Amino acid sequence: MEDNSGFRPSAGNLDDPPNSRIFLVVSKSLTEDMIRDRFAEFGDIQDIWVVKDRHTKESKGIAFVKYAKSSQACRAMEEMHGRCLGDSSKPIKVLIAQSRGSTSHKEVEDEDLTRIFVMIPKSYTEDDVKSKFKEYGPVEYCSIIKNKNTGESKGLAFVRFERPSHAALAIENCDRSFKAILAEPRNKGSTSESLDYHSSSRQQESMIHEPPAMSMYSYEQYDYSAYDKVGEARNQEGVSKRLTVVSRVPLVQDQLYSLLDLIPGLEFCEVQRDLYSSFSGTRC
DNA sequence: CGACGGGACGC
DNA sequence: CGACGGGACGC
Repeated sequence: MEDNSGFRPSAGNLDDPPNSRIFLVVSKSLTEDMIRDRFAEFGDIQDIWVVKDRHTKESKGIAFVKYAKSSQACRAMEEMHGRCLGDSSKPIKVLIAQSRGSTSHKEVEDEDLTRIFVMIPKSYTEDDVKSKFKEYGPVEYCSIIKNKNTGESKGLAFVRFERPSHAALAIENCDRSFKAILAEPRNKGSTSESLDYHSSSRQQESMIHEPPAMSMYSYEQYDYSAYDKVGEARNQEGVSKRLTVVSRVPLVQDQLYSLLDLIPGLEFCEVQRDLYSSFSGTRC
């Protein structure tokens, strides 16, 4: 007895299983065949759809690729995000697509894709949990939910992986008795989204001195190895989520985005002028 | 008789 | 800054 939330039957598998579809931002000249050539190696592609202008039939530079499994979609994202495809020197973006019914086009963040929620025997320690799940990929941490008073396990645990594809592999392949699912983000449902981005102290901001102008676009060496560091970054709860960039060249908003919008989870950028140095600052 | 199904994090 | 077609048949 499923109502499919108003989806038409033929659209029903686009979000099944969850997070098995990727959203691409690519060059307008990239064809469906070129996409298939580069993305088939990550898994069973069920559908490729290059979005085109209804009238001119020109590609809008965005596309969707549906895989059979979430782990395949996640690995395609991890391997292909930031690469240059086709004739364009502009790096492509690869994100997990929002489900079709979603009104928000806010990006799905790695944070939401790397933590799983499992049921475990009450006798398990955190190390026991880790030893069960590390076969799917490096485990950042495990935490068991315990009775606050007695300290006894409630038989529930969170496991945080470093990469979305590893969390997906765990969900797909671990023993069914674990009943593994993706964990809901802890701050789910809070309407006050933009927390204290503005109150973080000035000293916590990292300062990046202007790199050579071209280095921002030397993406050939960008291999998504940021995944190797997300763990330690996330463990510092007090860390600022703001990045300040200093540029000798005056930048306008659009230019700022084109330089920085590859950053996963980027929420906003704004330009600040520094009256004393005539540098332009950037707050993300 | 005899063991299924359940499930959320100290702000 | 970049988000949703084509085709279809069980109740």
